[in-house]
Amino acid sequence: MSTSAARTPRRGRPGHARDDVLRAAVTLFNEQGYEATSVSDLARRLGLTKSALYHHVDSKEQILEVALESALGGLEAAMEQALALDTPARRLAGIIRGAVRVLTEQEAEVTLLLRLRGNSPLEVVALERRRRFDHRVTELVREAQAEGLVRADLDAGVATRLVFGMINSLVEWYRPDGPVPPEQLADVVLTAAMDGLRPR
Amino acid sequence: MSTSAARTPRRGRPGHARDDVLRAAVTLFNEQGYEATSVSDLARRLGLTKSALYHHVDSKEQILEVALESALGGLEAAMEQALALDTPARRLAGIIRGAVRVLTEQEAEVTLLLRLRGNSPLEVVALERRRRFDHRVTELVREAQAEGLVRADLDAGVATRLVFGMINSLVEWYRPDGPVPPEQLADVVLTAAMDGLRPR
DNA sequence: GTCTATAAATGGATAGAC
DNA sequence: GTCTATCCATTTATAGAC
Repeated sequence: MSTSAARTPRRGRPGHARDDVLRAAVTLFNEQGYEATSVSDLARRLGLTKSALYHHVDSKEQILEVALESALGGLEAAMEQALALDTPARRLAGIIRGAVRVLTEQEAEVTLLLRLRGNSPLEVVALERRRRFDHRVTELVREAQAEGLVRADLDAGVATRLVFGMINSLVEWYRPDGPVPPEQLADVVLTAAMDGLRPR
Repeated sequence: MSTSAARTPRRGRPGHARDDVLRAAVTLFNEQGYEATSVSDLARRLGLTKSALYHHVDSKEQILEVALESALGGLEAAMEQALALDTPARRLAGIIRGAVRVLTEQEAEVTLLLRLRGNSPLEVVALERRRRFDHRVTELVREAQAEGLVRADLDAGVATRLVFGMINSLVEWYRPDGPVPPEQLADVVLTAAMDGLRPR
C-alpha cells in the first residue's frame, strides 16, 4: 500500500484526491459505523456521485484496508520503539505512552480497528495482527512483574486488558481541547494505570 | 430475564419462543455487529425462515429496543442502589461494583449498548440515557474528591471515563472461566482503578 | 474526473397457504 | 407457528457518455 508520495502527480487541479476520500471515509465510518455507512452516504458527504468516488478507490473494503494498515502499522512501530528501551520499567512505560500517542495521532484509523468484528477475511487478518500486539504487551507486563514493578497477584493478561481498556477508551472521548492537553495525556494515563485514582 | 417458567404456557409444543429469538439475536448482533447482521442471518442461526421469525418479533429494531432497555435498566438500578449507600466512599465503590456486576450478568445487552453510534432515533434516545448515567457517576467521583478519597488533580470527568473505559472493556474479554472468577471480578477492577498496577 | 443510468444482489418486511 | 413467494427500497459496483 503506497502513500501519496509514491503516486504519479496529477496534471490538472487535484480535485478530489484519493487521500481526501480516504480521510472523509474513515471519519464517516467512525460516526456511523463501517457497515452502517453506504458508499452513497460517503459520496453525498464528499459532494460527489458514487461513480466519481469509485474513480478514486476500488471498493469500500479497500478504504478499510488502508485505514487498518495505518493503525496497525502505527501500533507496531510504537512496539518496536518500546522494545528498544533498556529496562523493563521503561519498556512498559514506553508502550503505554506509545499506544496513547498512536491512539490520538491516528485516532480515526485506530477507532476503526478497535471496532472490528471479523466480518470478512480482511477483518480477521487485522484482528490477528491486533492480537499479536496485545500478546507482546502482555509479555512486557509479565517482565515488569518479574522485576516487582507491577503487582504479582494480578494475572498479566488481565492487567494488560484493564490498562488497554482504559487506553483504548480514549478514542471514544478524548479531545485535544478538553481538560487534558495532548502533551499531558500520556502522563495522565500512565499515572492512572500505575497508581490509580487514590491519592498517595 | 425470566426463563420459560414465567411465560404463558403455550398449548402445543413451545417451538421457538420470543425469548429464544431475542437471546439468539443479541448474541448474533454482538458477534457480527447490529448493522452487519441481517434478519436472514438470524433466521438461519435459529433454523427458521424470515417469515417465521417475524411471527415472534415486529422488527429488527424492536429486538434492539428490548435489549437496550434491559441494559439501561440494569445500569440505572445499580445507580439507585449505589446512591442509597451512606458515605461517598461506599457510593463510589458501589457504583463501580454495580456496573461490573451488570456488565457481566447482562453482558450481551450491555455490549450492544456500548457499541451504539446513534444511527436511529431509538439509538439516540438510548445514548442520551447512557450519558445521564455517566454524568451521575461523575458526580460520585466529584463527591469522593471533595472527601479526599480520589486525587483532586484529576478532572472528575476524565477520571470517570478512564475507570469506565476499564470497566466497559470487560465485555470485550471477560470470561467467567478465565483467570478471574466472577465473585472476585469487582474487587480486582476496584483495586486496579483505585490503587493501580504498582505494588503498594 | 464527473456524470446518468443500470446491473445484480441483498436488505427489511408482508401475504397468504398449510 | 412455519412455510413459499414476493414486494420494494437500498446495497455495492460497473458501463459508457461527456
